[in-house]
Amino acid sequence: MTVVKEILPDLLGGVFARLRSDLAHLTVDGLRFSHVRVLDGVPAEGASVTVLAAHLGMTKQGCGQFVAQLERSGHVRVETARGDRRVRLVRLTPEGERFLARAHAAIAAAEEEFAAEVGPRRYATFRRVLEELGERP
Amino acid sequence: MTVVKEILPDLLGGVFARLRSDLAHLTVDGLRFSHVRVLDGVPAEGASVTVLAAHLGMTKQGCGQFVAQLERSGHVRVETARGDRRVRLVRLTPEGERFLARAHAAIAAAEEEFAAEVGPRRYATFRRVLEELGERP
DNA sequence: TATTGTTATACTCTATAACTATA
DNA sequence: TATAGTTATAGAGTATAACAATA
Repeated sequence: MTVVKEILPDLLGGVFARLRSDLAHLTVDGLRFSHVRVLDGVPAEGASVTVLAAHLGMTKQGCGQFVAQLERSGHVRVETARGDRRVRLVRLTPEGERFLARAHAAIAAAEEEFAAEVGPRRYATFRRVLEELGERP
Repeated sequence: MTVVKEILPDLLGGVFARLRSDLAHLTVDGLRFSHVRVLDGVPAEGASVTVLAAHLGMTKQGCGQFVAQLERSGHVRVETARGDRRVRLVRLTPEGERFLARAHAAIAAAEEEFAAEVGPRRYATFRRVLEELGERP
């Protein structure tokens, strides 16, 4: 399996796949890689599904699906907002915070490995360019 | 829509999304972004579905699906190999080569824009790091 | 028996449309 | 009426399993 990789989309995909496999070990409790992103978007004060969805750049339908899964797995607590009974306020549970902390640590560890591999200076440039290219659109 | 992006997977996803939208205009004839990768993996001498799949890092079932679509759209020509009638040899048609050339040009244009945005030196480092990180796993 | 490529099936992720219940 | 969140549905992409044809 020689896998094509000269082309930019494949290069990005390659690093993403590597990161994904580096983080595979924390995919427990029915939580997958994609749940980290949603959990990471939940602010301490809580947020409605609609606001959370907009913040994450996904539809409220999709977001609601993740929230339902995360509620079932106990990583998020959902309650009806006082004042507006349509709104369901989403907050992290202690379990959710622990999971998120583990995820952040795993990502940080992967990034340290990356930095060691290509050199800290070059990795810093890499990461800054990544940020800058993402800001534009 | 404020979109979270501090975290590495999101940064990679952000650039990927940007590239995807930059390349959206060449998604014609029923061909999508993902087909470029498959077309790009087809060597001039042709390749069997199984070999192509391994080369691309996908299953032969998934690869066969793309090949069927690309054959229907006229971007790939498939013929039974002489000598082994199990093997279906996949080759680019002139139309496939034209499409691929357009895709490569579009990617190159996007990369030039990226380089202009963050500086050619920094972009070169970015790209090299991307390659090096992808080589390892 | 082994291999090529197929069909059948399922799961993740994303998206749109239509609905409900509140406001 | 408008908004929050739901259910229903579909399509892209990927994976495994079982199969037919050929070797």
